[in-house]
Amino acid sequence: MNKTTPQLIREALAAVSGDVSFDVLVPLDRRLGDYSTNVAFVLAKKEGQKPLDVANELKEKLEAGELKSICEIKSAPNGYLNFFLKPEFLQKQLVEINKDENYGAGTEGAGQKVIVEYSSPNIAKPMHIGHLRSTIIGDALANVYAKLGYEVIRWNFIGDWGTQFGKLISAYKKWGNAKALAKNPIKEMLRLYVKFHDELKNNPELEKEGQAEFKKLEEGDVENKKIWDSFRAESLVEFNKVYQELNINAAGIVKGESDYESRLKPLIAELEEKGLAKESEGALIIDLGKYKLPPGLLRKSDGATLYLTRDIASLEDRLQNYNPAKILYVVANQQTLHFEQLFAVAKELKMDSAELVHVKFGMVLGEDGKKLATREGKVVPLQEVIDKITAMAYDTVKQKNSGLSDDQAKEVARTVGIGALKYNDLKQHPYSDIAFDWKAMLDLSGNSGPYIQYTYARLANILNKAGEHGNGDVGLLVEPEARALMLQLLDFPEAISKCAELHTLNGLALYLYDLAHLTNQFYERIHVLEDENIERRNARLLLIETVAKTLKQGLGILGIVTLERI
RNA sequence: GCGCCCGUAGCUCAACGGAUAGAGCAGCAGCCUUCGAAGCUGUUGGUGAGGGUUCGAUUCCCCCCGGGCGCACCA
Repeated sequence: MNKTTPQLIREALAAVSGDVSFDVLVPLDRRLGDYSTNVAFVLAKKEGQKPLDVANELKEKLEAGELKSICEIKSAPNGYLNFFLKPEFLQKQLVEINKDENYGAGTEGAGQKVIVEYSSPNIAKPMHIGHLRSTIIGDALANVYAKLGYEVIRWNFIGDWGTQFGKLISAYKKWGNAKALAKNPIKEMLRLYVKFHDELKNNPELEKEGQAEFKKLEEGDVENKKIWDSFRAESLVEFNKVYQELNINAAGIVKGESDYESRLKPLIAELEEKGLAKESEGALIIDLGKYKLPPGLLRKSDGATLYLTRDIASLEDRLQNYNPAKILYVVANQQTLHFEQLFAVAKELKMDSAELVHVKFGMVLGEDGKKLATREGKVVPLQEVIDKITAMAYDTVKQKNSGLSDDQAKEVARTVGIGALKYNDLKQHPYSDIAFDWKAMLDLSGNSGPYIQYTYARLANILNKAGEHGNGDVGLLVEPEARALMLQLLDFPEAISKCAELHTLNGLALYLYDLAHLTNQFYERIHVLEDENIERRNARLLLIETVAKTLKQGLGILGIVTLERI
């Protein structure tokens, strides 16, 4: 597929309307036309003419061109131009789409690199629910960019450095148990983390001890380094387990903040030399007043470095060694200021070869609308979330589909549960906080991941029963339900590129839901297998096959797996 | 106090500055002798308040109210 249908229409419009610097071309409104535009209205206003006159004028010009063979054009009194695609065109497109094994792929990213930073867990604590959104959104976003032809570098920036590790080391020295650590590292680390914060309430001195231990670690203390090494190694093993369960693409660059440790001193020296960094209240800061931001902290008064410093070093590494056109930081809302500061510093340092974007998202809330993320002494480990959703899905699967063996049911439950979890997140606009409504997520009906997976399974079932089939006679695809499906298929590429443009996934999620819904409407009324007209039956199979492939592709981009039987 | 984000149906969420603000859930009323009822159909119901810009505002600007997050040694 070279050009999408909306593109064809846009270009034809641009050719006849002259100035199309306004971006009002071809919004969709299926109630009134397959595609429609208000270009005539805008032009009329500019030139002081009547919208309908301009619309008719445009219509005539368009009808002289190639668009005429694709669609009927109608003008509305208010100046809207509506386009109705011809059945033959839709049918031809269907055949094309079916042949295209990589339908929806774009070329806009060709030759460009993009770094997508996501997940970025912290080894001092188990991966918790707060990392879930970054992981899910980032993974899907990376998929989107890959689909558009970008060379995608997935970047997991492990939080493995900072005062908190001093605290953990301090806790380990006081209350640690080497055996427990060897046996269940995450559990032991969590115990120490919680214990430390409990004790901290009664003994504020611990704060300083933790800072001191980190300082020692930073200065290369052998014992501390050894403890830290084992914490880090064990954590990474655990993270990978979670990625595997969540079906997250974890291949890519895994670097910790600690990897930039050696770079920090020279970096700070350079900043001081350039006169950008200065002492203030014993700490080293960079003034960002001209960006209307509070100063960024580069070094604490005790000499230890900070997150911002390490992120600057990492940015430098990314720009110099990977040369990306774009870097996306998929990190929670709370860190907005941090990234504003980081991006400002990048400007100051002329580190501007890549477009830097903070892809932010809201918190995960519980059913009560309250924060569900890490709290003092109380964390919701991600593993617990996965286990719970999987268990719930298992009950449902057993109840809905008794034909599955226990092993099959477990596998289905895992796929459906994770799918529900991911879809629940991705269907929403990332900025808002999302509510973790367990029941709604697994209701398996309505706008949910399982709904789409179920739709796919239904189609797969038909296709499996039908076996081999040719294209049939696509001219026989004349029902409104078939037409609606063919039309929806045309919009898949745009749904994907929109995601990249906006750095959100909810558009694609909604697109897939719509496609699934249209599919179910088709399924409800048109019975494919029993059709005695073989040409028509085969054409319908072609349609179903194309829809199934598109559903699978789309869900795949969202990181959701499809199954032939669920 | 300052900065950023968010207020849309009973609930959870959509909506490039455009036509009659859309879905799902819940509620109500229907559809299984036909490819999987985890489905389909119908129905009730809404832009926090007030100004402004515009032919047109959920969207942009101002102000107020309500909620969240952040604001120097955490990440």
